[in-house]
Amino acid sequence: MRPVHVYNTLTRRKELLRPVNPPVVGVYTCGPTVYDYAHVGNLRAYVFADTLRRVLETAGYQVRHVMNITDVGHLMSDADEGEDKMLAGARRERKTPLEIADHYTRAFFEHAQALNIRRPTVVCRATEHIPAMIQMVRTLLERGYAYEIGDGVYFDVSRFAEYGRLSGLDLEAQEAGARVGVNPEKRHPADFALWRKADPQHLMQWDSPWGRGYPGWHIECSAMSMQYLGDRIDIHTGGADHIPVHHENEIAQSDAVAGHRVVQVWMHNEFLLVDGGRMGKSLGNAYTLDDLRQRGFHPLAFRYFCLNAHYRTKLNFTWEALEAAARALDRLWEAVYQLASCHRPGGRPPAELEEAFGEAVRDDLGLPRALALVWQVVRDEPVPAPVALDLLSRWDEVLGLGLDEAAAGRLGPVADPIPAEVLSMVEERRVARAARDWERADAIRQRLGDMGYTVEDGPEGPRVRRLRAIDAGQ
RNA sequence: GGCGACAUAGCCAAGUGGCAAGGCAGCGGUCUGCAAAACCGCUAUCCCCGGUUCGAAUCCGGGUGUCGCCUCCA
Repeated sequence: MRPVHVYNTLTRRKELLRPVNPPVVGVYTCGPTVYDYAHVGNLRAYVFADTLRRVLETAGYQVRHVMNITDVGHLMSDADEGEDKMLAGARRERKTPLEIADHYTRAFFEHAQALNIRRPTVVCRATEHIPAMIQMVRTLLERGYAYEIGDGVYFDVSRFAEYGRLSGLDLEAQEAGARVGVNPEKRHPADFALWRKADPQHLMQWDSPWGRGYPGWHIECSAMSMQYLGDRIDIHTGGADHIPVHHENEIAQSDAVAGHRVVQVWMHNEFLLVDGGRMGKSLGNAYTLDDLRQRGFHPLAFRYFCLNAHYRTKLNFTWEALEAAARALDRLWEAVYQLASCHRPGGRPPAELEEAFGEAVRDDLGLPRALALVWQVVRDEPVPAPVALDLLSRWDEVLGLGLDEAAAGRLGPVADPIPAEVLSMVEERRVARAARDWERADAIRQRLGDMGYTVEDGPEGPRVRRLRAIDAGQ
């Protein structure tokens, strides 16, 4: 196992990863709330978690990756207010919550797969772990960390001294400036729901010692992460927005039950901005993978786009930037394909190159630096083709950019089927060129260009290809 | 108002004390009927003002600007 350093939000420092049970590394990733399609901001978070897993695996670790599917309890506001998102989704589409959850869960994994995101070792649904959550709430009550009031059971943040450490919040200061809590029975505005009592019409409810109801959103992650990874978890990942509320609450619940720190390292990816500003469903710029596909982008172009920036910096999504990523990836695929068709004798890859790649990715996931090395191998470095191909193939275990597929001609410019109409135009143009009818040949090329295709006249005749990577599945 | 970030070329961005990665776009060249692709080459007073240092994009102070979270949302 090679040493891996990661940035820990809790200590605000880069740390050497020391798993509790090497070579196993337990990683818990906050998964989607399946009430709608994931947008590109969500997807960045999962690409990040996936690259973390891949880096750990190539470093020699055995990763036990657990991801939750939230299908109940996540209210419209993180402050325990509003409607349950699942119910809102169900009402919107006039379906049952279960149908909604199934549909969007399937869509989520389809999109994840298209992005070459490896499926977690364990995928767990909140609604299938209600008893574990109830047990946890019961323990918290028994130990005096929680109290019951009219509409549910709440965690008492005043009982947990470390509350606020992850986000650097000062509870006292918070209280002074806090807006008035909606629920006057709560002892402290930051107290959060562990269990909520439901009225009889509520669609999702379960029996509990506190009457019929449903779990608070945060408890599912504490219950499931500890069920599958034990009470000492190596890494927990999520988006930066979860630091102040969700993860703070998770720490409070889990640590209170375990009696010690449960999660060793907290890793958070920064937000994706759109056109330099916030992305939001209400702003109409919360694009989904299908939106990208409809604009002609291959899903892996988005993965490349994410890899090109460090996960802890804000990434500005613009169509122009995605276009740049798509072109770069397409050229990479083409270059790999060309390398694969060379049969010059090989050799050993320069050790420095290989070492540089490993060091980059094991240093808090330095994927942008790793990508720069990829281009060095492809372009500048005088590495023999078979060596370069071998190197890129192994590096792609981390990158996940489909380079083996590209080498085999199943991705990239050569892979996409060319419409018969286009092929016949190319043939028509070939004849025109043979007759030295340049005017006609150029006119045809112009029309092909308008259709999204380009023709290259090489020694072996014309070659036609589409202008950029598109999703062949569309 | 509270908290937290960031400011590097036209665009997306690496780089946390020692001559400024990479990609996209652009320009020049080789090649081409002309192109394209490919290859070669070119393109940055690192927001401003002070300070620390032999040396700062990198550290410290001040300023300006932008953004995020606190409400949808990873």
